[in-house]
Amino acid sequence: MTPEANAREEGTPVRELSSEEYAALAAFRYQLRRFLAFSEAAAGKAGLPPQQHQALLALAGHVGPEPPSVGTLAAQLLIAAHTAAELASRMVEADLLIKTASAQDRRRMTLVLTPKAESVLRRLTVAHLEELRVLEPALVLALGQLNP
Amino acid sequence: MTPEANAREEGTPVRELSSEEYAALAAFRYQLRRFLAFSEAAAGKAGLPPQQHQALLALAGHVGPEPPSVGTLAAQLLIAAHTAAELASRMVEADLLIKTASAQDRRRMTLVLTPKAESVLRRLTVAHLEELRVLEPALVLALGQLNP
DNA sequence: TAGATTATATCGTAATACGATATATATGCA
DNA sequence: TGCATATATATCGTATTACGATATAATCTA
Repeated sequence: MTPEANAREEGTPVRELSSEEYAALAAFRYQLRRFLAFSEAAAGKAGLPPQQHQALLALAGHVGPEPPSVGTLAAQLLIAAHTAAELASRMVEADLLIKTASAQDRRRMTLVLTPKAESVLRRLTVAHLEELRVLEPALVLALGQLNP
Repeated sequence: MTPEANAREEGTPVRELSSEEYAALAAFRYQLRRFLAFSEAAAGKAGLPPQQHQALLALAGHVGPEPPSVGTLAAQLLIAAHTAAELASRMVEADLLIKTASAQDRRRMTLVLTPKAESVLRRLTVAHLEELRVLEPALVLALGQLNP
C-alpha cells in the first residue's frame, strides 16, 4: 500500500474547505512557530540546542515518586528511547546532567540536573513565561478561530 | 562574548521558580508536542515530510493581493530565504508545486499547488481541524496554568 | 547607467532523529 | 531454581534538512 493510500482510503469524499479555514489553521501554525522560534533562539543564546533545553524542562517539571530516567525523557519528549539515551549522553558530556544507575533497578539511569543546568534553565524559564504572557492572546485567538 | 553571557548578564539575579512553574511550562510544551507529533505522523502517512505539509498549508492559507512566492514561504515558515528555495525545489520535484517566474518581477517565483497537493492538503487539514477540536481544551488549560 | 538592493539558487557542512541491533538487568512461570 | 521473555539503555550507520557562504539575475535608485 502506498503511503498516500494510507491517509484515508482513496476515493473517500473529503469535504471542501474554504480558504478561510486554511487561513485560520495556517495562522495558528504561524503563532506556534513564532513561539517555537523564540524558544529556540533563547536556548541558542543560552548555549543550548533546543532539544537539550526541552530535556531540562521536562526533567525539572517532572512530577512523581520516581526520579526521572532516560525512559521518562523519551516519554515526555515523544522520542524513541534510544534517541533519549543519545540526548542524555550529549547532555552529560555538556555538564548538564548527572546520570546514575538507579539502586532499585540497575537498568534504569536516573537523571539529575547539574548546577549549571539549573541556572541556565531558570533564566530560560523566566524568559519563556514572560514571552508567553505576550504571545498567549494571539495563540488563544488563533485557536478560537479554528472551529467556529 | 560567550553565548551564555548573552542570555542575560552574568550575575543578574533571576527569581527562583517553584517546581509548579516548571511543571506548568513543561506541561504546556508537552501538549504542544502532542499536537506536533500528531501533525507529523499525519503528514508522514500522507507521504509528506512535515515541513512540506507546513509549506502547503502556508501557501493555501496565504491571503493578500500578490500570489505567494518563495519569499512568502520563508516569511511564513520563519526560515531563511535560501532554505525556502530549497524546500520549494524539493516540492516541485515531488509534484506538489508549480513554480513560475512572476510577470511583474521576474526575480520572484510564484508558487501554486498542484492538484495532488490540493487533495493531500485538504485531507490533512480536515484531520487537523478534527484533532484540534479534541486537543484544544488541554492546550488552553495548560496555557492558563502558566501565569496564574 | 553604475552601484546598491532584493529574490532566488547552489553547495558543502553539521546536527540529530531514526532503524537495526546489542547488552544488561529484571520478571514470570514451569 | 532456572530459563524464556520483557524492559531499559546504548551504539552505530544513515538520511534528512536547515544553515552559512556564496553566486546570479533582476530591479531600483541616485
